[in-house]
Amino acid sequence: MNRARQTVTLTADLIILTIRDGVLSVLLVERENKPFQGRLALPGGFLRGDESLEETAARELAEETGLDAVGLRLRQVGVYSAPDRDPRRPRVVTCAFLAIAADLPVPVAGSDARAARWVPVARAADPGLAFDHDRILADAVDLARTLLQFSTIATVFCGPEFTIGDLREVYETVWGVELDKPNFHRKVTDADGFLEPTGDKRPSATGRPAALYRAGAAAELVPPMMRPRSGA
Amino acid sequence: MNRARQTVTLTADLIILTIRDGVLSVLLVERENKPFQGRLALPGGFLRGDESLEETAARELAEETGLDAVGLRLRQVGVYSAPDRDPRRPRVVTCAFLAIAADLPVPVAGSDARAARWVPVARAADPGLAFDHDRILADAVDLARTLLQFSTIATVFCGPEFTIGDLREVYETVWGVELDKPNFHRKVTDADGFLEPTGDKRPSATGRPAALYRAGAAAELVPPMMRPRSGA
DNA sequence: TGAATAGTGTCTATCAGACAGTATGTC
DNA sequence: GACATACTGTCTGATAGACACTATTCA
Repeated sequence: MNRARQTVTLTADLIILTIRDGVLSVLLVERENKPFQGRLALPGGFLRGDESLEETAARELAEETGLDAVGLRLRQVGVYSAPDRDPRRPRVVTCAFLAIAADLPVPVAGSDARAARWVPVARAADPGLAFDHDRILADAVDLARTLLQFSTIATVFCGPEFTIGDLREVYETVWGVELDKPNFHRKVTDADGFLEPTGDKRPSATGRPAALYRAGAAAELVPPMMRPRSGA
Repeated sequence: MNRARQTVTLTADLIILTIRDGVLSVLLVERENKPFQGRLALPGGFLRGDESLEETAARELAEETGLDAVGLRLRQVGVYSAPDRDPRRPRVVTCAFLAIAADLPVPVAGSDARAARWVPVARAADPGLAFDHDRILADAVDLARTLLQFSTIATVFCGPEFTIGDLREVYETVWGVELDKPNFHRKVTDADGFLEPTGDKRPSATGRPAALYRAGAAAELVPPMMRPRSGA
């Protein structure tokens, strides 16, 4: 009955974002099984008996990318529970988690042999993803954009060592704007605990070599990196 | 088996915040049934067959407070899925929703006859709430504090008409700080679409009468109302 | 009149953004 | 040297915060 309490199955879906060739990209898998067989979808998996959803997400992340989620920042995007979002019975409700990764060599063939690939976010909704994953992806990207403002998570897009130019490209790519180089430089070097100089430099093909940095200890970014107001 | 996919039951729990007598308070119910029988808990209920969790939350809100959730802003706080958070089987996973309300006459005896009451947030964790509701409440209050900065939701704590002093007290109460009256006044009257003057005034016992305002059309607060940085 | 609250004006430190100018590398 | 990129300095306009001051009511 509709008024009866319902049992459901739970999944954790992952939005794994990275920047490849200057383009914000998301890891998608091709579905092997019905429903939406053959369609692209966010990687994810079912909750197991002894897990929290966070643990499910971390396990899936490891399987898909080989990344250890320990120390990696997984964030809840939200729960998606519309009754018709998944045709299966019992109902499938999902909790979406955002993960941000440095450019990985290639989707690692995890224990799961599914065909995983990076797809530019701008093109992900083109034929349309399975289930309500278009909406979930959009929400996750929104969240990522907001996190760049108030947290130091942008460094995770970079490798262990990076230049301020690298970091600026992360902001420009995710936000889709151009930022003033000198002001950006001052802003991030002034922010407390954001960056830690390594002392080394990275030579560039042409021009002055850039100083290298590591991610600092701070998780919160104060003062925040203000995102240029689009529109009026 | 632990590795098997798990079916669970889902609940939507509500954190209904209001300000009563200048104190941030939350609506709690006394549990009638096991587990945690007799303990205070957040109101909530089970997902039904034809509902999304948002609809479950709206239904529970109406039952508990008589408030129509239409037009009221319900926001997901997060999902709580630790395997041991609820001793019942099948496992109970909950999604928490934040609701903000103007000072209500009294917990309305809804269709549900449970003993509901307002409890100051500062005292809610005193004997400790049922399940992991202490943690959920803390997360929800955090979210509310953040929302005050970037959204116009503070007006919802007030009635349909309010003075700028009323609004300032909302911020001071939720944030637990004192704000500069003249600066606050200028800030909120300058913000676009935050307040709409009614033209009326409310006489005060002593002193100049204050102009009355309605909530404006804007949902986002630009520029944001910066929260004074505590600590260094 | 004084007391109390509402609201305005003004000054200052800080910060974002624009952009000129300097430093350090390759060719 | 030219050129390209990294980085620094400086100015300007906007904003936050402090606080002096004016306005409007009641007793």
